[in-house]
Order: sequence, then structure tokens, then C-alpha cells
Amino acid sequence: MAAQRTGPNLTKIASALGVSTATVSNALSGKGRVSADLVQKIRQKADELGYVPSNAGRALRTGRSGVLGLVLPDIANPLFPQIAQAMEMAASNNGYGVLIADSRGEVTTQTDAIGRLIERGVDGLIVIPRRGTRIGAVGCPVAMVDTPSTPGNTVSADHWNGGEQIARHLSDLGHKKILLLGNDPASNVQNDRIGGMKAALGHDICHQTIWLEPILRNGGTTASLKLPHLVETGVTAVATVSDLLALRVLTELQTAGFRVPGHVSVTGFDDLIFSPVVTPALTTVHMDMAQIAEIAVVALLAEITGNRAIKTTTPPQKRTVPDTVMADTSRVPMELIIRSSTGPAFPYQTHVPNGETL
Amino acid sequence: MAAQRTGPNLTKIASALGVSTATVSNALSGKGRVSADLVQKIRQKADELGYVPSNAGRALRTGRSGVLGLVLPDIANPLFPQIAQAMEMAASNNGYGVLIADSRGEVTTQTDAIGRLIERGVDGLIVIPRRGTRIGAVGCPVAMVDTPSTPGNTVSADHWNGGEQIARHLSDLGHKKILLLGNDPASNVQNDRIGGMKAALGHDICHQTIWLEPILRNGGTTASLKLPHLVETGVTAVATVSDLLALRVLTELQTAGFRVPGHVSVTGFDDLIFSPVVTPALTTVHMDMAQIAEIAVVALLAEITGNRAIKTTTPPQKRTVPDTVMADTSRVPMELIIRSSTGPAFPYQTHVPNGETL
DNA sequence: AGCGTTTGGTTAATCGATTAATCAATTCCG
DNA sequence: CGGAATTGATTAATCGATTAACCAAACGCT
Repeated sequence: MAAQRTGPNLTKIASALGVSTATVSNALSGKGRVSADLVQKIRQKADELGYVPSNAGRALRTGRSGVLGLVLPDIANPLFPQIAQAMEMAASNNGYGVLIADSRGEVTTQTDAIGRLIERGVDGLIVIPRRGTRIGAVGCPVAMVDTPSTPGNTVSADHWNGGEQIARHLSDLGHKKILLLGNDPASNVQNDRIGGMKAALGHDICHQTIWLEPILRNGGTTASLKLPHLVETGVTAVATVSDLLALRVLTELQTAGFRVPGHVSVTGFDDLIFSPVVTPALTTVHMDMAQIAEIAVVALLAEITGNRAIKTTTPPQKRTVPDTVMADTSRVPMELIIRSSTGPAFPYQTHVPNGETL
Repeated sequence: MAAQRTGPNLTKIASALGVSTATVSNALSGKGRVSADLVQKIRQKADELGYVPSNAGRALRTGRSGVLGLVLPDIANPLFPQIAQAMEMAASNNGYGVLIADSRGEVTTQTDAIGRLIERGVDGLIVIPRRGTRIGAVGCPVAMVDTPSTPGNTVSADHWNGGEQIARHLSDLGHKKILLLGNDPASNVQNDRIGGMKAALGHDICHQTIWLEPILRNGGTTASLKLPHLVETGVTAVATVSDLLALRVLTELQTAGFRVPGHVSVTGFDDLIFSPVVTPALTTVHMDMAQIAEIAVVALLAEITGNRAIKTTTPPQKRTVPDTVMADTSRVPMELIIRSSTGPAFPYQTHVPNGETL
């Protein structure tokens, strides 16, 4: 896997020291039996020559590329930077590289993206599946990052619990009539978040759930949420399933003359890049991507290294080991981040400042 | 580079058809001389067996991995998804994969990230340099994506021209007093954008430039921009260097009771994911990432494939070919996207609705 | 017919690291 | 002291694709 033109190789080190390449290999990998001082000398020589092992050579021999594939469902998802960074870091810490692939946002299914990665010879896949899709058996271990309620899931944030935390926060602030706003009703993650919210809201609290995507599909991307109307009915808080949605709600309310959190509280999810810098800063729920990534990567690597024996030469026989990896810890807690977009519920009778629409 | 356990290889196809592996290789790559109908038969057999070439084997032999490295300066940059997607797509179209690396946002410099990619054997690098840094000679071709005014730049959007377009737009709307808002004065890109704005503003237009980052460093992340005060002085438009900044300004103004674009017009840059969905939707400038990526990748690949002859066995001698690749087209035009956050300048005497501060 | 050329294909070397199989030299121990 | 176990290192095969060198047969041309 390397364009190691002039680079020194094992043979160079070996001949420089008058030993065999096998010994050099053993010394550097610490596997075979090599005397301590020879190891020392070899290490030194390797450093001196600036030796970098050839991934291609190693991969060819060992059958492992040292590269993991990261499959994103929709790269437009603003959570992507966090995911990519966390995964890259976790993989890197374990000596692996990360090859990315996305479904290009369109018709091309995630199957194609997976296929491309497999062809590139990745040792394993980390898949953030497209809303609710399942992936069939592929030729390598797969770690799925979705939501604990998804079957076959490996690791993810505890979205349900995140929803509970947000709901409890609003409940504590005295909100009695809350609008739950989702985007795509087909998304497992979003359903869990909303499910958690509902579960945490007492019976004395009135709530209504609206899914945006179906509305948008009919009304075009600029379709208004008709929030002012909803607030007139007494809603004092809008709990959304994403900071992006929260931002939309926030600005729409502000434009309509409502004060946040004075008249209406707004919450998001995911703690996206813009969330702390808008005014008011968004109250949201943060997921520990670093931890999730670490767990996913470690579980994946365990499966990869464990699978070595499976390298059968016999024709493909049914494996008892499932493709999808299971991790010890499958759900990582989310953290409530309270900022300025939430506050005490507005006193009973709703006030509509100036009912103008932009 | 592959864990091709049971997968069929060239030998399998060859023996199945009673020919040599060399012939199979030639047939599939179309390089050697093979009769038309034998090519046909080999192709068919390959499909039948589901043959996938081993990257490891190929890489080892050819010295090329078929993988490009993408180095991001700061993954927190919300432009990242667009970049990553565009690069991945461009590379994929050319039969290459993309390995990502970021500087982890901290101390670890981008040099480390580059090093990791080189060690993984990438054939070339696409570097979006950290504000103003230069990268030294590395062992492979590099395409830099920054701004045309940066020495060594390969391709980028024409940020200067983007600034001009925005400024002209505001000028056309009758704005006479404009605040130019940047973030990091050390960024070449941002300087170009602001430079373009200034250049396009006539002498009858008053403007002032403020850099946010230095202010924030002293006042903490929550430091207010004191925008209300500025608006009192007669500013009717704020032209920022990024949608993120624009969003910040927008929400801060709205919270302070100003109307956008009624009282103040706000513009951004980059057309980030949230820009169309906030209210009012942001007027901004869009860069054609797909085109930039395509140019960068093609230029890089040209250098890579052209360099083949350089695979000298002789000791490292000075190369006349520079590491950094140049493309024919180095600047890609930006596109002004007019949405709802800009409008005619507010009539001369500034109106301050309710001077309350959050 | 005889000699050069083209066509179609094979042989074998090669890329670089890994590792099972050996082998030589010590060391151990009853 | 002598056979067994241990230590330290070497040999050579191997992963899979590519490609330079080579060869045989068919063809073309005078």
C-alpha cells in the first residue's frame, strides 16, 4: 500500500547489520526470539535509516490492511465532523487508518459505499446506518453505531435517556405544554429521543409530536412551521430532536417577535458547532463521541484479530460468528447541557407579542 | 491491503480457464496482447467468480496504494462535511480512496497528521492548511486547497471575488455604512474575503473591520459583540466572513430586538447546512466544492502517475519537480446566493427598537 | 521458399514483510 | 558425561498482481 520508492526496507536493514530479514522482522515486531542487544541494534539502525514498514507488503502477507472503513449515511449531517474526528482518533490510537465513504446523499445506496470500501480491502467497517436501514452480511466485521434499540447494534449514545433528561429539565422548569419536534419519523435515533422525552413527561404535562420532514416534502423547503399559531395554543417549550431543528425554531420564533426563553423555551440535541454561539445559546444534549468511537473501534478490532483463524481455504461455509460485532458497553450516557435557550415556563395565559409574519 | 480470505484470485481464474495468470492480468487490465474472445471469456469468468483484485498485491507490485490522504486543519470547521464529501467523490470517481486525518484540533500539529498518512502509504495528499501555515517537503505529491493568494496553492474558490460579490450586493441595496466581520486575522482565506469586500466598496461607502477571535480570546467565548451599539452608530449591514459568524450576528441582533433585514442586513459565507433553514435564511456565497475537489484530485493524480519514472533506486537525489502540485485552473468562481437576510438599507436615521440587552 | 513481423500467449522475477520449519550452538541436569 | 531442552538466528515459502523477457506460431512480402 505504499509508494515506498527509495525507502529502506527490511532487507536494507538486514544487510547493513549482516543478519537475515527474518531476524529484523522479529526484532521489530517483538515476536520471534532475538537476543536483547541485537534487538537494540536493529531498532537503532531502523531509526537511523528512517525505516517505515510497507503496508502493502504486510497487508499482502497478513491479509490485513490496517484500515477501517467509515460509512456515513448522509454526509450532510452536521454531526459528521464530530463522528469523523472521533473515529479517526480512536482508530489512529490503535494503529489503524480510516477510509471514508458516504452514500453521496442520493439514490446510490449505502450498499455501494460499503462495496467500495470492501474492495479497497478494509479490515472492518464502522457503519452509521441510514435511517432504519439494515445492512446485510458483508465480508468483514461491522460495527454499527445507531441507537441501542436497533437490533444488531454495537454501540451508541443512549438517545432515549438523553430525551428523558431534556424532558425532565423542561418539566422542572414548570412547562406544562410542550411541543416535541422531530424530523424524520423513519429514524430510529429520532424515535428514541422522542420516546425518551415522552416517557419522562408526567401525566400532568401535555405534549404533541410533529414530524417535520413529511410536512416539508409537501410544502417545499421554505414551508413555515406555523409556530406562532402553536404558541398561541399555550405551548411554552419546544423540544426538538436536533440542534438544527432547534435553530430553525429559535430563529423563526425570534423573527415572529417571541422571546426565547422568555416566552418559549427551545431545546436541541447533539451540541453542534453553532449551538454555543447563537443567542440565546442552545440548551442541548451532548454525546460523548470519543467514547463511542473508542468502544466501536476496540470491539471491531477485537473481532478482526479474533477472526484470524477463520481464514479458511475451504469454500465459504456458514459462519457461526455473526458479522456484526457486539461490544460490552452498548450505550453511552448523554450529557445535558443547559445554556440560555431554556427558562421558566411563561405564566399561564399565553402572550402573543406581535402576530406579524415575516 | 485486503483480507481476501476465500476470495478468488488471478490464479484461480487462470487455472479455471487453463491459461496463465499473466494473461488474465493482461486481459483484465487491457494492457498486454490478448485475443478479443479470450478477453471476453476471462472477463466473464472473473464476474462469475466475483473476482475482486487485491489492493495489497497490486500496491506491493506497482508501488501505488490507490489511496489519497485528506488533511484537515481543524475538523471543527463546519465546512468539513462539504469538503470531505466532495473529495471522497472526486477520488472515488477516479478509482481512489480517501484516508482522512486531522490535527485533532490541538497541539499536535498538522505535520503529525501528514506523517501518519505518509506512513500509511498514501499516493498523494490533499491539504487544507491550517490558517497560514506552510507545509514542508513531504515524500509525495501534495495538492493544497487554500486561497489563490497563498503561495503554493493548487486550487481553491476565488474568495476575493466572493467578497466582491457580497459587497456589491450590499452596495446595490443602498447600504452606506457596513461592518465587515472576520474571525481570525491570521487566516489567508478570511483576509481575501474581506479584501475583496473592501475592494468592491466605493469611496462613498463607510466600512469598518472587526476581527472576532482576538476579542474572544480576551473576553471568553460568550463575549458579546456589542452589536446594538454599533448599529446605533448607523451601521445598516454586517458582512461576515462565515455563515457561523453571520448566524451569531443574526441571533444576537434578533435577541436585541432588531429586525433582519428590516433594520440590519446580514451576510455570511460558505452556505453551510443551516443557512437556508434559519429565519431569515442567510444571504451567502457558495463555493463549488465538487469542482474544486475534482480539480485538486485530477491535478494530484496527474502528478502521481507522471512521477512513476522517479522510482529511482539511486540514493535520494534532489528532485526538480516540486512537491506541491499546480493545476491549470487555480481559482473557482463563487456564487452569490441571495436569500432573506439582506434587504434595502434602513432609512438614514437609525432606529433602535428597544435597547435591551439579553 | 526464406526471412522478418506481428499476434497471442507463457515464464519467471519482483514488490516487502511475515512465519513455519530448521539448524547450530549452548545450557541443563540427573 | 551425554542426551534433552532452550536459545538465537537462518532458510525459504508465501501472500497476489504486475511486467519484462521470451517463445511459438501464423502471416506478409519479395
